[in-house]
Amino acid sequence: MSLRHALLGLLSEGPASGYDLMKVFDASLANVWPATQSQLYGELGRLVEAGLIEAVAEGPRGRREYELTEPGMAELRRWMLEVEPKPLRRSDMMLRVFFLGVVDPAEAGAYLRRQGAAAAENHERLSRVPPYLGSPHLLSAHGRLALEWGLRFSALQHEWAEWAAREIEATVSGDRAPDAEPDAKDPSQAR
Amino acid sequence: MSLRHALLGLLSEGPASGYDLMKVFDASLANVWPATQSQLYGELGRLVEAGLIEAVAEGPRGRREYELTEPGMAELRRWMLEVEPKPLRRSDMMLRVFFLGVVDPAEAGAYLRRQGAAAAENHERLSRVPPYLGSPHLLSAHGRLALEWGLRFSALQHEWAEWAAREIEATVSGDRAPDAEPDAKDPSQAR
DNA sequence: AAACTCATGTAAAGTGTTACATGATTAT
DNA sequence: ATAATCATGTAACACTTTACATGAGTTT
Repeated sequence: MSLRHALLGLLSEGPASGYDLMKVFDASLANVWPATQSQLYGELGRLVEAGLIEAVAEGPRGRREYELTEPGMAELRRWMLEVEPKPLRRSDMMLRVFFLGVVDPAEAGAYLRRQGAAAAENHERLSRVPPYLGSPHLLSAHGRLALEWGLRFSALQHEWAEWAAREIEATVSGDRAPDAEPDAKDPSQAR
Repeated sequence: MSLRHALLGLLSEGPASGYDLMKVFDASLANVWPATQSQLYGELGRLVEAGLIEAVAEGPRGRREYELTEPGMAELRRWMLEVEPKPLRRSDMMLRVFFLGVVDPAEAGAYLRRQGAAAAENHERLSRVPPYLGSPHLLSAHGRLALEWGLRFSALQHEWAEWAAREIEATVSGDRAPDAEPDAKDPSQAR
């Protein structure tokens, strides 16, 4: 039910239409919680039924603006503070890592380096996002924190993939079994 | 369709029953691709229909052991090398970060520190996993790489959460706007 | 005998993705 | 006029989660 709360969160900054929300979604939240147009309009309907938002204006072409209601704001706060986020971690990419043994080591290494390069590109892309997207809205203020997370995460992915590729190459060259201990530069043991 | 390939991958190490697979799942893959029992048995049926696996033995109480077929192995390889993994990134926890402005700063800080503590615990838990779980199977050999990823990731989450909490506390104390530049220890700009 | 583990399955509800469909208004 | 953008919706399918159901063998 997180899409629901994502919408409540966006509406907490002010009234907006489904169309508006979709744009904001793509520009910011999509990085941590992708959603499609179908899903969004459907959920808006359900939120109205539940009394958590209200249509407050009609615009040009069937446009409807919604606003957060009191119960909607209460629900948003409750979700923020009382519902513990579940660490959903589903990664297509990491799943493949478990099965790297079914392809030959050269291909496995290539796979890892390809993922590393993709992470580096992602890091590049994020580093071009300006720190303040506009006026000091809630979204941009705290979005900064999320952006920093994205930067750290993509850097991690890049470094890990390069490390893993080296591990595999070391194994195949046969001159040593890869260390159970990660290498010296490895930050994972910090703290 | 990744559950399908997760099962093919597990069966590439040798025959197993649904029950066996479930246990291995929980012990390893669940960290990157959780699945339930219902899902697993359902998918096994579909894999048999598709000819990617075969039942090769019947055991005590309705137990059926499955084995990977040739086409199954081919499909697994194809998926590994030709299907680009999509970076699915859905985080309940990061979604909340965008809306930290709707609760008061003290609560926001507490939230972040709580998440940081959870990450630290997770790091602890992972660091107790022995590097080689058993004989040098494919899973344990490459699972090592996945484990290292988990260690780095949990360390990152911990550090980020602490950093973010400090940022929020700095904002509320009002003596400075939080830097657009992350602090000196921040590793996200490395490389 | 009771409790536990092994072992498989079904059903319903919720959530997410893809594709299609439609029409109004604005800009070129 | 044509194209682009605004704006909403439906339908079908795929996937995930939760709960329930059942029975065979094993251990205490």
